[in-house]
Amino acid sequence: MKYFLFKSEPNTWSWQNQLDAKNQTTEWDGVRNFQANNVMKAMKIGDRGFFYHSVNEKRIVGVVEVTKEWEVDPTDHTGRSKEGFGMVTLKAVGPFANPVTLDEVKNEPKLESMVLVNNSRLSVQPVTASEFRHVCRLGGFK
DNA sequence: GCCAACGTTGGC
DNA sequence: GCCAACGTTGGC
Repeated sequence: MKYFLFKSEPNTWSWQNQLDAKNQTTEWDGVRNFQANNVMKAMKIGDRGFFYHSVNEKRIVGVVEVTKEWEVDPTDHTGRSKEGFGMVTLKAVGPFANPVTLDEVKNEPKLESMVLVNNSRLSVQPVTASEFRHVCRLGGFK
């Protein structure tokens, strides 16, 4: 199983929106970045990821699971990508008891190589298994 | 709210 | 195919 991190601006699409969605499931569309698109292509059903609130909050608030693998995003009309940018489908798994802030991640030596620290602009990121376990422990997620 | 950094685009 | 310019994002 592989692990990821999904960034979202809470005033555009928040963790609460995810919980309120039908079956707590949504299509992660709107990605218009080649790197992020490639990260999503690597996802398999059952893979898990963090849900990260960017901008004001800058903290990891919960865990989601991939329930449908990469497919062409019907909302993409940019024509920039030959096959089209894509999306995956995500379902909420559960919230962090203690959301983990960006500062906590930066201050934790074990997490210093996280993409969140080194390539913070990427909106969909890979996370290693050890990073995933460690952040879950910090967040009080079982 | 400004500015630096990055990804992307378009001109040559 | 390089590189300058642009738009967007994130840090402070």
